[in-house]
Amino acid sequence: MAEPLTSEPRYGNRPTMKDVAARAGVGLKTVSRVVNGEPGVTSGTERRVREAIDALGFRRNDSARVLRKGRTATIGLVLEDLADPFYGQIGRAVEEVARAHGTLLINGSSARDPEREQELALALCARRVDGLVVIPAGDDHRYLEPEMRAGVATVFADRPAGLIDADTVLSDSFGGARDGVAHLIAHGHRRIGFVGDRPAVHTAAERLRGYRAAMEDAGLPVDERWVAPGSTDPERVTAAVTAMLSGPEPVTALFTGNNRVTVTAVRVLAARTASGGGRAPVAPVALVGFDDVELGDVLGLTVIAQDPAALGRTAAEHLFRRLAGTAEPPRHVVIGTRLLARGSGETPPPSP
Amino acid sequence: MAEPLTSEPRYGNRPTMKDVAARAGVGLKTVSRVVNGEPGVTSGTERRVREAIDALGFRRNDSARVLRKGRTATIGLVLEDLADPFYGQIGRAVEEVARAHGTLLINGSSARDPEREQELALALCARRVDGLVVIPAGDDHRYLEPEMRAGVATVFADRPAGLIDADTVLSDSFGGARDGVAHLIAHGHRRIGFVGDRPAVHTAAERLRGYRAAMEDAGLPVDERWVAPGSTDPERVTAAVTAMLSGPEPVTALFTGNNRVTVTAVRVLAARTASGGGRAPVAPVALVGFDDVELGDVLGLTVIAQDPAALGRTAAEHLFRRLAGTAEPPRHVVIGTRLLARGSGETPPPSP
DNA sequence: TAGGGCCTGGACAACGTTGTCCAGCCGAGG
DNA sequence: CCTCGGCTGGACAACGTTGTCCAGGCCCTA
Repeated sequence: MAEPLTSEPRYGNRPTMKDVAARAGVGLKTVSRVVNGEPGVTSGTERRVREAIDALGFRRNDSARVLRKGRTATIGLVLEDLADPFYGQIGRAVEEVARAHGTLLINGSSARDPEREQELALALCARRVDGLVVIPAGDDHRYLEPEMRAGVATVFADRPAGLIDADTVLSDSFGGARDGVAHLIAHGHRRIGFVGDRPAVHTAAERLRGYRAAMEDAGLPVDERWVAPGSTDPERVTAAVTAMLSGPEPVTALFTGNNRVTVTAVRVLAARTASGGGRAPVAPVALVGFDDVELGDVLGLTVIAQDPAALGRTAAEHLFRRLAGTAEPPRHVVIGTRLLARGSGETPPPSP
Repeated sequence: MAEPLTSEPRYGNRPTMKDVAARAGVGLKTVSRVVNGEPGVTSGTERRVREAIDALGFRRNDSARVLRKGRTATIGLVLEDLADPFYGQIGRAVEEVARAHGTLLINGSSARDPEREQELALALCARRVDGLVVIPAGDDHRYLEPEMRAGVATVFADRPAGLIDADTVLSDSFGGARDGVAHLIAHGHRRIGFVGDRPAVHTAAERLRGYRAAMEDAGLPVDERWVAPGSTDPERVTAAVTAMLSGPEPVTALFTGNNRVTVTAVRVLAARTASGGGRAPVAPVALVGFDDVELGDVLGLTVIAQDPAALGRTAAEHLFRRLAGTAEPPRHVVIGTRLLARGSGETPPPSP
């Protein structure tokens, strides 16, 4: 980050309590009393102070207040990408809880970059946020230990903290993925592909584990060509899906590991169906995706739906419990997922 | 908001520069020099200071720094709903620009409530944000005048400021809507319905105006039963769409005024097509929506796409230009829209 | 060796607010 | 009329940092 602070513009010379006091002809502390609604000011004096405030356009400087009081009434949220609806919903839920506690929210996107996550989290600590909700990008959060010891309440959401023991709120990635794949198996599929995020991402690894568990539970072998963890880059996903669908023994169903992968896979399948219209009809491929996506209902997309609002709300509520002074040991909450059967996951495999 | 600040926990007694100085056996200002990378400290002294910093887990208190420096290196963003992908994208774009300027972003959702917008914006001003990007919920922003005079740079995005003259960055709602409706007319439609947001919302009014302009340009009459501005509540939208599609002379095409209305309309049309399968086939209804939606390409949805990232980026860049001291009169930027023809808008009307 | 300049380090005030404490004033009771 | 108590208002320090200014020591040169 560039050096951001220059010392010149002094807030454009905003009036201070001292200015208000001078104009109203009272003492500094009297103005403070009026502004904060403290008792001990006669109504006449209060009126004069209020007039001076309005005349000068005074607004209390919360920075100074915070410095004096020791609490900022601000919490920080480090998420992955504000523009991703999934994280947007988490952010919104955190915000609502914060608002209910009279607290502001500073947030920033890590853009999946561990270094940027750290830079952001520490910048928030330097602002002395009272607490922090972190959606990890990296897998080593020891850098936060000094801050947490110093009193910054911290809750990790969506993914676990790395190398430290801390409060976490997660979705049931393993169970959700296992249920989704089992659903496909129940509808007759035996060759099922898995396209997911990088295995370094905890949730991605868990979902892959769920996939393998479901296959194993059903006694089905897993051909490693069916398993494609990697980036969520559309090109990578397109290539992976295309590869699985070609060859002598293509998969008959796909399980996609998160919303971005699902969106790309849907595009690939849609294009395939459309282009196949001219020649031999393409066998439809079943699809179950982790995460719901907008209009998934209209598209008939079967998904394992997380509850991002619950994720954010739970994390924030736990944060405020910590801020209120709870000293219980770190808590690990898991939020269940729901399978929404809407068509794409119930397509049977083509008869051989 | 509840009274948020209590004075007890004093940041959990974090070490200050004074503590570091004592431990390192140097003066306070020397620590400051090291922390800020200022010259004038021998390498030996610097090493001792750094050791003390690490040992104590010191982190500079930016609140105090800000108080001294007069600039917070923070900007505020008041938007409508963090969980709405459209605003999420704007937020993300603002964040990227802020980041490039070494600035943090505090944001909050107004939830379309003018009072909440004001409360939020003024809270941000009390935090002494250097600047403010506001996506208006209300239509009277005179409450911000004292703040702006006092030096808070302010840019309005997506909707214009109410009753004050200020920088704005808007999408071309009128032109976009006119183009969208003209597109439907060009494909043979004459009875076209408009379902939009409340007319008190500036963009909604503009889009309705665009609809009327396109109809008038084509010499087509507008039956007022085809025009349904109102809330974006799904039930309201469902009822409006259903009403337009029934009766002796139903509309053959729909223009929907924003992403939420579009999503609901798509659901209604999809349900209609599905249920009609058993009986007489339902005539397909053409649809053009304002705003793109995720997977709109797969659904074959013709839309007037805004560029939310450009909206946010432009607003933020202009904000930083103001912060750098530009004194030009308020600027009003309009960002163009693009018609994405993907199928739903090119369906011809049923032959009579 | 003496003088001058530079380099290093520290004392002090200030940013705008709030908490503590005390002074002055008023009315009531002796 | 005096005293005591309560109420109002203000002076002062402190929060943690940075900017200003100055003192002392060192090295270099004459």
